[in-house]
Amino acid sequence: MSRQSSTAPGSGGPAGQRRATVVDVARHAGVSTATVSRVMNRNYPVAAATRERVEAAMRELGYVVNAHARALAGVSGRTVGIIVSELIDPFYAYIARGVEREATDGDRLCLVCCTQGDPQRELAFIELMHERRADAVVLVGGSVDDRDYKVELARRARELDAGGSKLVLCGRPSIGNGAPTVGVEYDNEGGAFALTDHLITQGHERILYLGGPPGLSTAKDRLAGHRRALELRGIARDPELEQPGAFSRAFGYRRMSELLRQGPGFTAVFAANDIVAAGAAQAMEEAGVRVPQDVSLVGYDDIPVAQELRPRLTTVRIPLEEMGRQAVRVALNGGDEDDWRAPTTGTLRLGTQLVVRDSVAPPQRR
Amino acid sequence: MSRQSSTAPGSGGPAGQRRATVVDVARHAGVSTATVSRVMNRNYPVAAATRERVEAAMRELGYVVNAHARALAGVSGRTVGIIVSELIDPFYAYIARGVEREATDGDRLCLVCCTQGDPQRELAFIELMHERRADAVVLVGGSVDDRDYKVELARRARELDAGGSKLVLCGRPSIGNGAPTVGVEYDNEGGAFALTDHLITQGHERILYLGGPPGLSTAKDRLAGHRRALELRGIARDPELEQPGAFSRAFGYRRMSELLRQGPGFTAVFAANDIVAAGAAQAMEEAGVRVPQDVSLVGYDDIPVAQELRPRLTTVRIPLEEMGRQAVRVALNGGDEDDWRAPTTGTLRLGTQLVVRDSVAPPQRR
DNA sequence: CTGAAAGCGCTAACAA
DNA sequence: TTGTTAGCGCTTTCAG
Repeated sequence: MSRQSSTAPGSGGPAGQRRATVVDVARHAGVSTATVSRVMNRNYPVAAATRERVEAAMRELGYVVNAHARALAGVSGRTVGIIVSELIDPFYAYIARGVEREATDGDRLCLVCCTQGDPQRELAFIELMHERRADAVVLVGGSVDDRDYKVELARRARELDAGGSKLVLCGRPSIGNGAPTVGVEYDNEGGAFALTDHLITQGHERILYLGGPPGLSTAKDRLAGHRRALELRGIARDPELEQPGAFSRAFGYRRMSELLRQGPGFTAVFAANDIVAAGAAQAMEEAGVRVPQDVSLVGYDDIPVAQELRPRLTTVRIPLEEMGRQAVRVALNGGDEDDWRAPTTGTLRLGTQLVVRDSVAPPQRR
Repeated sequence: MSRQSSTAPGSGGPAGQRRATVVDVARHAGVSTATVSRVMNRNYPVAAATRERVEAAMRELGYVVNAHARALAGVSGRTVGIIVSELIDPFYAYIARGVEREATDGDRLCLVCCTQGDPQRELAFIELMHERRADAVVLVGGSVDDRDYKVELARRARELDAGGSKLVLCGRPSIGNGAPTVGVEYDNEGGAFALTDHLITQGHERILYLGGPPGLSTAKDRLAGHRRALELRGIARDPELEQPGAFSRAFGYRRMSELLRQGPGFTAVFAANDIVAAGAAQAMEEAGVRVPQDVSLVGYDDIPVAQELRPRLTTVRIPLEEMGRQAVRVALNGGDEDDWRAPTTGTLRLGTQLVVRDSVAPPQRR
């Protein structure tokens, strides 16, 4: 033994042990480092006997290749980054799952960050992922429409692109300025339109729109779809019936409670997402307002809670997991190889689907 | 060709542009690479004027430091790995959130993988994270009690430890063999005991235990707690009343439906987790069995769905997020610095808490 | 306060 | 089939 005096490598001594390197393995097996590299990467012919000796050496030394060194030497880091606002929110979790699965299928690992809704953190995380040379960085969920923010974002997109990576906008509008991004969207406005149209078809005209941060693209599109449906049917818009707010259960509960207390001027509620709907449902329950007999209720997203609520919630399904998968596909095809004719800056658009359950009924006749 | 001739860096041309490096920045600013490094790391005095010139150069060149090179040069990669079975399962999602937040607070990024319950993938992911030199690898949730698997796991733990990283067992028993791991557990058995005891106190004696893969440590501990409570109260165990199975809503629904069809021989149900409880609740609803008047129901975990069910579910709360946070703390204190006297191989144990809601009532008198 | 130079561990020509 | 060697981009002594 030539290095380290005592304790065999891998013996679990105090932290900071020098790890075995290719050089150690090579020496131990009596070959060159190139050969070691070759047996690891199985991308070059190596005599069976040699291979075995090398593998034995690796095992004995507890050798684990250093991904940093490998990446530095020119091999892709095989990493994709994903940035969401909250991991425990099913909307994001399902998209994250899609990203993770697609990444794994492509033999990559996933770097995950939560912004908790803070655009500044988002920018910082993009930077961090770029430093790690992620093959793609997926930005998930609605975004704010801030001028400076978009400029910063565009800069990051350009830097990433210059290095051969891609910024992927998943479920949010593209930032103009010819920023080199790719995107995966879903028909958010259309889903909202379908929902309100469904309500109107059932006879509702006084529809409360509840929740959704007015600054968030996701919420804006939903409200837009709602309004368009109203308009198309010739129903006048009543500002009192538009109550934007957080995408949270607490908001749905609180605002709905207030509204109910001052006498409801509506026969149906369009909650900006299922979580808000859950809160609203509880408020109605406590106020003795029956769904759907007294008031109809719809949500958006079709996350699992929609099926637990009673009555089961009518809502709009988004192909969440599929969006996540496509996000990494579109990024990896567009940026790296050009085997496929891929629209390097294309935006994929997936459909949404109205899911009718039990929370809507015609308005009560008076 | 050695350089790439045209197109300024950051111009967003076709992928594969050569990125700016410290050398480029140094040249551009008329300083040495050492100086560039110094201004980046702000860990060494640099003249204000010089600093500004360097920063300007970095900005103009769209320079983004290469984390791989940095890591290779001896700086920590600032990464923690987390391996869960499913990201969309709230049990895991909350723990993951804790890990992510603690990592972020410590200025680290999170590598996330989903095993989908496959131990082989788990081992493979540990390896990949080790290759990336993660500061810690957190293994979340129950594990199977397989001999070979544990041997493999122990080996990984040793390799990781030899390199100064730590394998963290979060919510699962330690693997013996003196494997150098750290752990964070919760009082799983105790929570189950409390639940069953609560049921017994209400007068129940025929309690159905439903769900939980019999091979999974998590499930085993819960069943053990349940049995202990029964025993303590002198209630005979009836094998018919132990119905293990998947940790899934579908299982809870299906098995409960079957059991109800053949006439329930129980007055209460202990679902191995809240998800199973949700399925069971639906089965009872469809069979016209009222909760809690006809049959009482309890779950485990206290994930959000517990509050959406009607009646609200009595269950056991686990400090999920806190476990995640502690997981990275315990790993990072034990392995790296020895400022604190940290039990390098310690296992932290957190408490659980009975949460009484509306799904339990005394059994119906006959 | 700044520069020169020696690696960190691995891969990929290029030789043999 | 195998070995030699030149980097990849950054940090960090050690000298100015």
